[in-house]
Order: sequence, then structure tokens, then C-alpha cells
Amino acid sequence: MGHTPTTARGRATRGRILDAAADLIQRHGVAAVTLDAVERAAGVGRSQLYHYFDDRDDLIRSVVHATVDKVLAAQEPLLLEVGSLAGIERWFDAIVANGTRQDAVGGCAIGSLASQLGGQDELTRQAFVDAFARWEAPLIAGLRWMQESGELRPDVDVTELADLTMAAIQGGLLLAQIRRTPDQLRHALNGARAALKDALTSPP
Amino acid sequence: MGHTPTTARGRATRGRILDAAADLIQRHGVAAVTLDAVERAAGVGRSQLYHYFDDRDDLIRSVVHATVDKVLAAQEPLLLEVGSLAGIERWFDAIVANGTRQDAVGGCAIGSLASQLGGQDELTRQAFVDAFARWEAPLIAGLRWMQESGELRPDVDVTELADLTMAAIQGGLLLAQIRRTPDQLRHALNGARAALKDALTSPP
DNA sequence: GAAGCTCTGTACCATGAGATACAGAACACC
DNA sequence: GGTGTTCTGTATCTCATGGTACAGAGCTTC
Repeated sequence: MGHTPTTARGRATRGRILDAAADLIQRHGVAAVTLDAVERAAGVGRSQLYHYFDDRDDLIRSVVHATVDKVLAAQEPLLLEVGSLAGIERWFDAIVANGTRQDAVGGCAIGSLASQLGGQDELTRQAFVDAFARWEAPLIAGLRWMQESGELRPDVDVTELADLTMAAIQGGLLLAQIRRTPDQLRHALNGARAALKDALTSPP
Repeated sequence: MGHTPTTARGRATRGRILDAAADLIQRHGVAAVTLDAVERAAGVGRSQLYHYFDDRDDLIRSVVHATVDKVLAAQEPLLLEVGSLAGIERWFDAIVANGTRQDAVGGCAIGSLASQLGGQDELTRQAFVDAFARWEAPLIAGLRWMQESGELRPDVDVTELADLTMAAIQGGLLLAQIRRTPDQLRHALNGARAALKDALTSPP
């Protein structure tokens, strides 16, 4: 898997390559990631690419892993507070804000990658399965905690609720990306919020 | 946009090309659609491709339009009955069945295409905007009808409900496709169903 | 059955893009 | 400051792939 850089300069270069490639994918799809384009965008020569990555596929895979780590790291502080309705709402708000921010491009980086590369090789697909699992796990844990502490009705299926939430996020982001407006995402998350409130023991 | 075939043989050939290309996209992504691959899969020579399509891009665009029409045509009979809870539930069941059927590949053909080509040119993106609008319109109309006839509470936002539903479908299909199991899709639609029931005037 | 279409088969071209070779610069370490 | 390692620049090769040329088969129509 190429050389892992040891010097600061090396890490910076590898990072620039990864960022440039990720940006190209996000904006114009995987097909737009030609080595020439990456070089231009990253301000880097051909030899650097092959110094840090085995080949193009290795680069793409690395982008996937980097993106997954980055997105999940960004989510982490919010996902830790998901054990309460207020925490979940903060999480939703952040997602909507995030989807709105990136000038109308939006879309979930992981979801976007997933639908482009999910049908690729088994290894890449597995990476996305793991990514979504890591993403959903804190939510399930939080909901379960709420259920055990009596906030949530005992008869609701927490995995079902979590799956709905994840689907609403992904679907909302996809549709918002196509329509270039965050409305759909907001609506979808409002719906998920309603479903959550509906499962509370004490209706608000 | 190439020659539109006039003979039966011509239509069959053009159809085979379109089917083969659609299949390749669905299974291995747009990048896998090389002209050689299409020829092999469709049992067709290079000259046929350029007889019926201007170039590769035209072929891809044609696949998009054909897929949209096909999916929407398949949905149509169910979408006409969406003016009642029972009709909506039949629609959901069909979607789940459809997502389950295609041997674990699944995924929404339109959604999959959309996330691969949505960031492409403006024209293609618009095609998807239209597709989703055409898809969602009957649902909104049905919900509005239910609201006017008193089945649905007057204070609920029908577009919000419809957006949640569409997002649940798309997100559920995406996640089900990645995980190769229809559970997530089923869960997501159960959630959407719950949200719908919650909006009814007479709780079931 | 001949003309004039639509449709098909094969060979070929041009070039974009992935990959390689190799030398030289920058840096770390003693 | 010398030496080995990491990192970078440039030129080049190779080949897959989109695109073209052109002849020939197969209908349809008169």
C-alpha cells in the first residue's frame, strides 16, 4: 500500500494528494479522478503518487478510508450525546447545517462514495458496511440507554428506529444533493424526529 | 441523438444495447460501461452503437432516461392507489419485495444512477430532479386528498411527510444495497409507515 | 428484381491515461 | 560534512478505449 511517509513534508504531500482526490470525487465523481487531474489539483508530480500509493485503485481505496475516518471523527462528539432527545436533536441540526453549508453541493461524503463504489470489489463494499455500522452503533446504544432509563417506551424496536434515522439521513442527503436544496433533508429529519418523539414515554 | 430505429429488428438491437449498458451500470458502476463491454454483453458490433447513439455520453444519458421511464412505469399502478393508507402500504410492500428480489444487489436504479451522475452535467442532474418529482407527485397528491377527505390531520405538512417517505425509500435502498440485506429497507419503511399512521385522524 | 433505405461486421486510427525508469534534490543522522 | 534515506521532477512507454471509415448484408417498395 505504498510508502507511509515518515517526515512532516511527506505527510503533508500525502495529505494534499488525498484531499485533492477526495475533492475531485465529491465534485465530479470517481471517473474524474485521473492521475493528471490529481497532480494538477494537489500540485504534485507523478512520482509522488506512485511513491505513496501502489496504483490508482490503492489511491481510491485510501480516499475511502480517509473519508470514512474524517466523517466519523467529525460526528463523534455529537454521537456521544445521543442518549437524550436533546442530544439527538443537536445531532440532526448539525447534519442539516452540514448539508446546507457546502455550497449546494452537499451530500453525504460516505453515502456518495458508497453508491459509487459499493458495487465494486468486495473489500471496498465491506469498508462501507463497517463505516455505517460504526456510525449507527452509538445511536443504537443511545436509544437503548434511553429505553432502559425509561425515556423510551419499552415496546419500540430501537434498531428499527435507528435504521429509519440512518435511512432518512442518507436518503435526505441524496435527494437534497440532487435538488440542490436542503429542504428535503430538513423534512426527512423532521420526520425522523417525529418518529422519535412518538416513541417517548412522556409525549412532549 | 443517434438514429431512432424504424424496424422491429432495430428496436430490438437498440433495446439490447440499452439493457446491457443499464445492467453494467447497476452492477459495476458507470466506469465499467466501456464500449467493448457493452458490445460483448449485448452481442453487438461497434457500428451498431454508433448507429443508434451519438457517442458514449449519449448512450449513458439514454440509459438514464430509459431507466427512469421503466422504474416509474412499474410504480405507476401502485402510485395511483396511494390515496389511502392501505394503498400506501401496498406500495411499501412492493418496494420491499422489489428490493429483496434482485439477488441481494438491490438498490434503487434511479437513486443509484442519481448519485453516480448527479454531479455530472446540469442536463443530467435535471433529469433526476424531474424523475424524483414525477415519482413524489402522486404521493403528495394522495396525501393531500387524504387530508381533504379528513383521513389525515389537517395540521400535518403533507410535503414533509412525502419527503420523509421518499428519503426513507432512497436511504433504505442505499443501505440495503451496501449491506446486502433488505432489513434496513424494511425498517426504514416501517418507520415511514409509523409516521403516516401517526398523522391519521383516527389512530388504528 | 433493382433501387434505396436501414442495419450490421471488421478493421483501423488517435489519444488519454495508467504505469515505469531514473536522476536529482531535500533531509535526517552520525 | 559525508552518507544513506526519503522525497520529488521529467521524460517516456504501453495499451485500453472512444471514435471513424467503409464495405456489405438484409429489408421494403415499386
